[in-house]
Amino acid sequence: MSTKEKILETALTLFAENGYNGTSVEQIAQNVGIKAPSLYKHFKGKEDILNSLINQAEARYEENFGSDKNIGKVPDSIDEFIHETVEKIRFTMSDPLIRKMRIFLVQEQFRNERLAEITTRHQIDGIQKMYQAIIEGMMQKGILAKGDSALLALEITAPVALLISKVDRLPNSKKESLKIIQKHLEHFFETYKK
Amino acid sequence: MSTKEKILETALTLFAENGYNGTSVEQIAQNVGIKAPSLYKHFKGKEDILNSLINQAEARYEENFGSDKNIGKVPDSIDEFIHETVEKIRFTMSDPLIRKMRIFLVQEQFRNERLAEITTRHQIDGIQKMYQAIIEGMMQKGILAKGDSALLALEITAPVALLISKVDRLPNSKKESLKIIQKHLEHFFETYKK
DNA sequence: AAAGTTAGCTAACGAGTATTAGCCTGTCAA
DNA sequence: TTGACAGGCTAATACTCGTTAGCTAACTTT
Repeated sequence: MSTKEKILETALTLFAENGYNGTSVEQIAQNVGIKAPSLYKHFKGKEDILNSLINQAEARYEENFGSDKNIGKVPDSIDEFIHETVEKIRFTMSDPLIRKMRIFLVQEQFRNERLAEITTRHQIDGIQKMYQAIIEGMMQKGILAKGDSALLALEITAPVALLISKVDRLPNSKKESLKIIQKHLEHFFETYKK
Repeated sequence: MSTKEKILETALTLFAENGYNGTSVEQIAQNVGIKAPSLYKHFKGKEDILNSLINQAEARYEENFGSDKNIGKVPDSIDEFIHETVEKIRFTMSDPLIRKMRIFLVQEQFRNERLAEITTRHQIDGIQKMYQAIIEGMMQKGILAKGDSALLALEITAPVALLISKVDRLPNSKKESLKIIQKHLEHFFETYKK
């Protein structure tokens, strides 16, 4: 890993732990294993690091939700869909990089317009619209009863979002939260399946 | 309003806007209309202000959810319950003090154990258990079909929490979000009523 | 009236901040 | 071999931060 990448990774870790304003350039440098002034060979300054991190977040968002790449994959079996979804959530909860990025976003969203916009776009336009499309697909296939797909997308995703943020705060609750998510998904499809 | 109260209110406003580490003692003093050193006649230091604010948050939590004071009030009419709930949420969204407290909490929850604990206790043990009790009461009264009340409480509260946090980020979306919440509640009771 | 307390002020300090200037060394292309 | 450059370093700067000391004026208590 290059020094530049190491700086970004270290900065993300520290920003997630102590916030942007709670992290000093010296702290980042120390954790990377260089002196603070050396950092300026790779970035213009502290804010430049922040912006690079935001660009990363944006790129990751684009990667996951850009060009509707997840739309169109309508599952055939409900059980399989639940299983796959729980596994995706487990990964999202556990992956340290994704977790740090999430915590970083939650903290800085009110002080940075771009981050506020990314957060909303990710949650609303990204995840929710994705599930809405899947639900619509399942309705057309006759797996789910017809209904307000946008509302159903909100109702299926919101409890998951709430529990993920709980696990971010209390990592111990991961196992229990995943069980609840599984139950929630089963209950959702039990209620609305045709 | 006493200077001490004015300091706390100003500090909350600034902490919500710029975070604890992004707010200077001088900034607080300036907004109160005094010089920074005068602030030390009312508080031991910056951290003391933070702790007073946390105590306030805790007291407010206790006020709302302590001693199960909301438990036991089981509504008779679903329509009335929905209407009252939407009004409560509208108030929660709009009240500037509550809003600031919420934003402050969201930002600092990862850097302060007490705040992490308050956040979890408020969301899970407070709001969710409260709705769980109401749902159980409605089940016993025969208004709602029997079911997993904890799961239903999660499913009724999570979309509301998601939309409140969206409105905190984008105040313009308040009206639309309240409409969605109304629809969500109606849909919920339509689905589970006996 | 005298004494004490409260709550403001100015001046100042020491620590920590982001950043810059300038030097040195190893790598690689010309 | 030479020269450019990348990427580390030390030293230093200018600034902001939280906090303390000590003065003063206005109430409050005795």
